[in-house]
Amino acid sequence: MARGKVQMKRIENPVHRQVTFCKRRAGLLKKAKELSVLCDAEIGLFIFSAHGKRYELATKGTMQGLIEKYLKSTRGAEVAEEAKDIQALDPKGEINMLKHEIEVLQRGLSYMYGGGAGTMTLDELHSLEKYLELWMFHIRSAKMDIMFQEIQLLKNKEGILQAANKYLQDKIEEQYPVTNMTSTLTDFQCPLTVQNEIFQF
Amino acid sequence: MARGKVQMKRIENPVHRQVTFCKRRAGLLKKAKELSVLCDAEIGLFIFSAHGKRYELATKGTMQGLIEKYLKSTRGAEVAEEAKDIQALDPKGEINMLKHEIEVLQRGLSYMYGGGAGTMTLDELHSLEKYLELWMFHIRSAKMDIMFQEIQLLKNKEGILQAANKYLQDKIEEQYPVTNMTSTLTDFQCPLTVQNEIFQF
DNA sequence: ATCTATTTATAAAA
DNA sequence: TTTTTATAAATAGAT
Repeated sequence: MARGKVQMKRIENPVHRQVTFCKRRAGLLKKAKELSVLCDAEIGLFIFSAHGKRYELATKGTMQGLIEKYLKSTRGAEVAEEAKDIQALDPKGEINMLKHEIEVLQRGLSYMYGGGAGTMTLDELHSLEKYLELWMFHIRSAKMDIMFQEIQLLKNKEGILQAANKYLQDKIEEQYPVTNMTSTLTDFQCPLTVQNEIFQF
Repeated sequence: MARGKVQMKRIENPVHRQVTFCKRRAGLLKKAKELSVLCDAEIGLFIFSAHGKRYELATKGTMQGLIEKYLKSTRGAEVAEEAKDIQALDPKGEINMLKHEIEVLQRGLSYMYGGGAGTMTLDELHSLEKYLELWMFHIRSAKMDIMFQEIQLLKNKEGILQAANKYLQDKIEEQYPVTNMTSTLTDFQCPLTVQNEIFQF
């Protein structure tokens, strides 16, 4: 913007890039703050540098809260789109029903915290149950992913250790060829079976 | 920025405010895009107008994905803070543990909204799963209670209606004793069986 | 980080 | 909203 137009492509010179990142990052955060103040808007902004460092701005409350607001607003949009199809047949009411679903979830949380106040209708309980099932499915998938990763890691370690042991044993046998080592180190067969690990949870 | 300095406070004139919002919003989004391209950064930006309308930019993938990345990057800091609290205020160990439980649940809710961000540890997922199981148990108990009540109600109604039918049939037979009514009303046997109703949920 | 020459962004008006 | 235009801000390149 000064002493030369800017080309809209990645700056290849890493020094220039870093300097520009610094300056423009500051500028962007400033502009965001200004917009929020001048126009009474809520803004969430986060920037990850190429090397993964995080910079952020949340103009109201916490970023966490803004993210929740964002996610809710997204969900609302989805719901509105879905409702469009239905609108042709039923001009009103479907949107409210879907909004209601969200409310059910929120009330359900109170329900759980409160240990079960008897304040929900059968339909509400039914929706909640479906959400819980879906949720649990996600949770369990995530758990499985993590566990499989750990298992892979352990298997790799096992392989490396066994190779090392084999190597050491060979070396020992070279040095003391007469010694009778009836029990070798590599005989410690403790395979890291998947079964025993995976189902303790 | 032109024809007058800008005062860093909310623009009171609503027309001016709206115009400024439009322009600066566009400018901010442009600047964000530029920063991401020039400096190879990932940027998530969302803006809510005073009236709740949402505008957003996600420079890489989806906002969803960026939010996940954000939450993940936050995790480390939170954990460190938690550890600090626990270290400093060890006497209040119980409270911290309970707080932690609540936090797990809250994070889990974000998790559900987000459709499953890969941001929780195995232990956290495990706790969450246990909570969900307990919660679902409560939900199902409540559902069962309600359903049994409804069944009782329906059975009572059935009894009443059958009695009424019997009464009416008797009356008809009194009036037209000669008429041969081979098929009587009370023969419509449609018992409100429990099985068929209870498992449609 | 600080300093300019320029480019951009934008406030006010239409 | 969008365009125009005068001016304030931002910033690229150099130090």
